[in-house]
Amino acid sequence: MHSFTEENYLKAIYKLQETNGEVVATSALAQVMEVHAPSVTDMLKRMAGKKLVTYQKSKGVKLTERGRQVAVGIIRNHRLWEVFLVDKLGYKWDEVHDLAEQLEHIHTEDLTNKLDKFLGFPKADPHGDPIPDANGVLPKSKAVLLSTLKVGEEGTFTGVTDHTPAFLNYLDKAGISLGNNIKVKAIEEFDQTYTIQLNDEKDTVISHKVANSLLVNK
Amino acid sequence: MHSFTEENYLKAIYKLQETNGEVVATSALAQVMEVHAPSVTDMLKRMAGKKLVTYQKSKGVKLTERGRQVAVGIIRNHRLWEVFLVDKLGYKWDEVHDLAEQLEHIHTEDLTNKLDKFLGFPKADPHGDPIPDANGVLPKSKAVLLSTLKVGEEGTFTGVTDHTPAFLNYLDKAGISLGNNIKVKAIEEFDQTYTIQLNDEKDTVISHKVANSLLVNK
DNA sequence: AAAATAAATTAGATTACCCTAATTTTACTT
DNA sequence: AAGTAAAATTAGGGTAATCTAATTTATTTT
Repeated sequence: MHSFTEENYLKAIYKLQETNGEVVATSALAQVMEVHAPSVTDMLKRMAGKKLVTYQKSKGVKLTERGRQVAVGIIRNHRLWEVFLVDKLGYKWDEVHDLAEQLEHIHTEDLTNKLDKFLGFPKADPHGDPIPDANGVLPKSKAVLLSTLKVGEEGTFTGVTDHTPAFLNYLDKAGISLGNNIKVKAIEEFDQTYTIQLNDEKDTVISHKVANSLLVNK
Repeated sequence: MHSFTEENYLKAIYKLQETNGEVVATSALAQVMEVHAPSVTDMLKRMAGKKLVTYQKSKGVKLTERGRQVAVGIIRNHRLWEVFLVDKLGYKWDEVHDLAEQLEHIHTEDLTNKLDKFLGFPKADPHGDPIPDANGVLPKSKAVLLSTLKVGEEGTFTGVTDHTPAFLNYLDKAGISLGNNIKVKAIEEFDQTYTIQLNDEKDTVISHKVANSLLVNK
């Protein structure tokens, strides 16, 4: 139906809209898509022709409702495939992104729903990112960054904002896993290093950079 | 690594070599690929440049060893995904071809092997077609067409030569499934209609066309 | 508000894959 | 062996997605 490229643009626009506001700039898209600006302008014209986005010369893009539907469908598919790769095939959470990036483009409504059922209707992917339901509804998360907690507060580790293998690997090594209870024991004033307690057991020291990439539910 | 298109050409050439002999004609490929002859000539030149095929102007194509490896790898992947779709997701055997046709192009050695393991190292896909092993070795089948059996002979139904949904559906309706024992009770001389017995139970009458599309192991 | 900087667009090419029409090569008949 | 039919190739184009270089539009600074 849509080309892989189109679908990747839709996904990129969707994500940029989520994080940076309603209107997405050509340059932002170019960076995310790893292409040069004129390629983006070109593509946006084609996609506007297909009513996937509304595009005004030099004014940025927005997804149309149809564009949003497609984007969310792909994100749903991506996250379901990630669950498959980890839960069924035994991949580690830092290895699945690139494969899911390809599998996400193989989607008929039927396949996605059958996969969803097979996986037991998971609510989140292996990184804790929520999986949109069959109607394209993405549950609003009330998770906050660990770095916003004060000493003495605690929460359940439910997601990451940094998805790089390097970071995920670090968490593995540090023994920090999704579902862990994290309690802030101390915050070093000088450099905002956090001392946290995992599952009421051992204390661990993490940098501010790390605390700023962990999502917790209070 | 290789484009979907290239992979589809490789697969088509491989299959044509299997059934029609070592050298494949441009026109045959054009028909299978559903493109016009000049497109094939064009593509073959590019593929020859990449050492996937050996191509001599107006003399047809052959796969190189590398080309054969890639082709068999894709067939392996295709058939494994078909098993996944039927065994795990609950698709019927007449529904999986087109989806597998897309999934087959998502293949890293690692993914394919993990999938293989997850599925329990199946020997054949849902239509009975053998699955090449990780080294690209395809077990030689000794199955024969049911239409070559004489009255009184029998065998196990292990595969089809017609993979169309229409035919597969017909078999479902007629209650003929892979693994069934089929015994030839009678062959009508006039039109070669076969009367067969399934699993030593009920007798069924099938046309010569059908008998000619069923593979059995004597 | 004018000048300077940054962002976006147009212009003109390139590559992979496909097309139609015209031509050449191969194969088949007589 | 010549003539015809069939198969394959060349020639010339088209579209999607990309690029670089040049130009225009928008934003920021003075």
